[in-house]
Amino acid sequence: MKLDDAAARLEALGNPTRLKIYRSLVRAGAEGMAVGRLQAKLDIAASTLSHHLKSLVVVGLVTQTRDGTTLVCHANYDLMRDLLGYMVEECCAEGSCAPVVLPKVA
Amino acid sequence: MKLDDAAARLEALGNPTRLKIYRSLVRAGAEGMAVGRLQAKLDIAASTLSHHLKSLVVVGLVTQTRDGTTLVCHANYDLMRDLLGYMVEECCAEGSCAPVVLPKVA
DNA sequence: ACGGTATTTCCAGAATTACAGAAATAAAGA
DNA sequence: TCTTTATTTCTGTAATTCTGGAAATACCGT
Repeated sequence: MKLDDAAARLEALGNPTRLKIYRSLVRAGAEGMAVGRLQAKLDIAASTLSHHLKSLVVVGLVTQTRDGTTLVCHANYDLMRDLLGYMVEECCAEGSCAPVVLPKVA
Repeated sequence: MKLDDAAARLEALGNPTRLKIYRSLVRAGAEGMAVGRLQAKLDIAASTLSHHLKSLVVVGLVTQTRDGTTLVCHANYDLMRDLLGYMVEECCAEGSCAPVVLPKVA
């Protein structure tokens, strides 16, 4: 992962509302969560939610699948793992801190 | 770590210039790096660097120690570890992804 | 105290972001 | 096709961020 991509993803997560959105999606697991449910759960304007979701989708942290009229959002675990891996690599680039083990995807 | 704190820290890292600054400091290891050397290395205006550094210091990711007229900056490894730990916890809150091992500080 | 180096603060302009109401679009069912 | 539900796009406003030049401050050596 390139530095600029990592920065863009960190920035996307670096907003309380978006971090809450992302957290909700992570906790929703593989089945994901519909935009409408997210809106009800987080109690923010639909347009605001849509913008934030777009930010997360653009950087790849969230994917969406349509199920009829509802759009289901999913956290992209693999990309999150990559991002954490990047941070760890940066952090440990010169043995400056203890090694961190990120598991392979099962 | 609270969600708002995590978001603030992610936001601080979520800018290419600041991520470069942070990476440089991480790679500088325990001895850190002076503001002036950072400026020469990254080739940005002193005032701009100072602003970005302040953002990193405010959220705790960077600490500074004075050595005469020069200010030496250090990456706060412990806090970074905590931040990564927070992300991992969020990510794995409901067993939604494989466990990630973050080492204890030696 | 003075001079020099290191760094920050002040200031301002350009660009971006956050937010939400209103209108537009997408999809499904009657 | 018409209606309803779900979601996005459009639009505008207020606030924030990024940037760097100029001036101010901090510290050291003499």
